[in-house]
Amino acid sequence: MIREGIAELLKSILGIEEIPINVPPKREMGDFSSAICLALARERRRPPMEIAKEVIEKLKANLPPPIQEVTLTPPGYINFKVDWPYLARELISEILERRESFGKPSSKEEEKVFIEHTSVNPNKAMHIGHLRNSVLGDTAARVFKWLGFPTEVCNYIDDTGLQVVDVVTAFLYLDPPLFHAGSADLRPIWAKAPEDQPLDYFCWDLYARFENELEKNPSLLERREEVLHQIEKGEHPVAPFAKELAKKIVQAHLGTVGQLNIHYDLLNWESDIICQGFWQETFELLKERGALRLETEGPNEGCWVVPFGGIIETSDGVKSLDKILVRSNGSVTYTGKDIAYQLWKFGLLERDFLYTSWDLQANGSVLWTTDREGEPGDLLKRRFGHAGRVINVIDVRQSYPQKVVSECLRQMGFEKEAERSIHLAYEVVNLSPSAARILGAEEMEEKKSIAMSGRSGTGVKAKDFIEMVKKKVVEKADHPLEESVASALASAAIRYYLLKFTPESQIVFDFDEALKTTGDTGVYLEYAHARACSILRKAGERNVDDHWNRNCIPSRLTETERNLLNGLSEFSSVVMRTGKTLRVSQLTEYAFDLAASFTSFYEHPDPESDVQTPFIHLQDQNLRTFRLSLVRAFQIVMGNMLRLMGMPSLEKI
RNA sequence: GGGCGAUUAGCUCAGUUGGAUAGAGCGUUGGUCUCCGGAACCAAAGGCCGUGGGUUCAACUCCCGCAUCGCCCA
Repeated sequence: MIREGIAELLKSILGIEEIPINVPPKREMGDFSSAICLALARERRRPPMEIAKEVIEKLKANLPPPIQEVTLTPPGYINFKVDWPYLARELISEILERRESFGKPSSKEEEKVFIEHTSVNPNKAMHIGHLRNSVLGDTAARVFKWLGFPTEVCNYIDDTGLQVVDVVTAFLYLDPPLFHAGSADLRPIWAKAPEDQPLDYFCWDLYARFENELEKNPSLLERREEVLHQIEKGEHPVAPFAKELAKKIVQAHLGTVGQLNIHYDLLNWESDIICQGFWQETFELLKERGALRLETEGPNEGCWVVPFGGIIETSDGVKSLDKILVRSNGSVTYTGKDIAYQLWKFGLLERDFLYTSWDLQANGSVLWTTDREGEPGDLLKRRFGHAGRVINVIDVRQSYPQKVVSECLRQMGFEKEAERSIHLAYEVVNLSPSAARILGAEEMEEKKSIAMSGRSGTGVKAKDFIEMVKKKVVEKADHPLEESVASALASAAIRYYLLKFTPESQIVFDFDEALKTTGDTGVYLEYAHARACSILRKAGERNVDDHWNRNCIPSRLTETERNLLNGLSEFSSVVMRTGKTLRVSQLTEYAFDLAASFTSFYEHPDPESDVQTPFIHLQDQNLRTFRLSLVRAFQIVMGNMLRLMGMPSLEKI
């Protein structure tokens, strides 16, 4: 807000695009500064001091309100002093007036943003790595909505993948009673899942056991092959069983992420992509646009490929860098299907899914799902896809395939769409050696981190983690907590923990670290917010007059007041920056700073003085009103911040 | 072998895209509380920003080499 104002000012004077604004090392120098004249010296072939002097003259001629003074320090820094009382008056007025929409751009964006996240194989319980994906995607979606973009969030369900096939095979053939071909009654099969255990948990173990068994028992491999074909061909009763199982697991996943306040607009089923013939249309389109080539010789003979690097000679022989979309046996690769799906997201396919409603979610919105027996979108007055920008939240191991997808779009002539295909890549969550030990993983030799593995069943299940954090929060409280409060705190703590890392940072999960409730955590934010609410509540109870008026501002503000105001003023630009960079850690960083500024203001409103008077006890009515208004302003902005990060905002803990 | 990413305080991590004296949290040491919520606050100690070059008035930030770790593609 202030920074942008200064930057704009300098832009108009100097006629440059980007102007970075900094904070001087000493307060006496000013509140903000710019080194732009130093950067300009070479280009304009003039000493920086000279340029700066000129700029300052122009600035002084017409100094805009929040700026009180501009000064110059060698070798060419321009320093700005803020008129804090003025800023306080304007900023607090605006916050109190706009409340929930303070800092939100008033203009609406046209471009539809389509975000895919979560996309967990529907064959077992989610673990903390999946949670990172969901929290990242959900937060990004919240940021785009806030910025005024029409936003659609989908969760892709790979119900025909090998992982589902494995669990289905395990259900049918791992333990007695075994499934008999020709039998239509699957009740004995379903009965293998115990009543007293969640199905996704049961499948977690079942899957691990199956993978283990598969290595020793080749007959299971044949069984799996059978099941795979039955599912692909939609044969009764195995195919419907697989679908039913996947649906139940998806429901469990939705319950899990629901605990962290995560919701979607649409579930996209892989089986529906196949059934609607997206690939056939894509295949034709690729050929038509000349992006695809049928190889008649070389290592890829008989395959349809997208030409990338051509043929290379390596020490292992002749290799091809081209990407195969259709193998010589006619089967389509994952990348092929991904391209079709990406084209659909942009509305570049003629074909569409059929849809039906899945459920009403806790946030009040309807969750839709693709469904081969559903209805076309226009009948439902819904238009899914047709995005202007597509963000795929997928871990970093998929970077190459994701790049191939956007490159293929480019080669098909969809330049703009290729440009607007964004892979939001994040590093995986691994386990610290001590965490792995707690989970009973076999002793790993001297590794810094251990990958979670569905195959071996080592990993921290999301729901377990949520429960652990809840328990920890209750334990650490100095008074009994209501269930809903404990859940809210746990949710905030977990989201914060997963958001505060930069995406390229690998999270090495450690129980001690992840279960922290002090310092740089989501709990700290909730506590600061609740404290602000509590102060305001108490002021109300004791009939303290804190009615805002523009004349209550003191002529000089204390350091902690200024810091808090400065923090409040940065809110909107932080969100905007996050929308541009997709680095959600900027949100947590800002939120923590803001909460710390508030706490510091609360503890030491008069840092120069030996005594600190509680706001509601202040005799000076203007000062009391000012400080309580500042508390309210903080409470509003922090509330907005929490909502943006998908955290509940508690009024009382 | 090729590509991508990482390397910052004892530990876990930020660092607003090149600016003045590199910041948090945890841990350690010492301090603060009769009062609005102590899961708090204040202070101290703790750094060759992996390493070697280069570009620049100015490099944690940009370029090149190397080392280590992780991941993709073969």
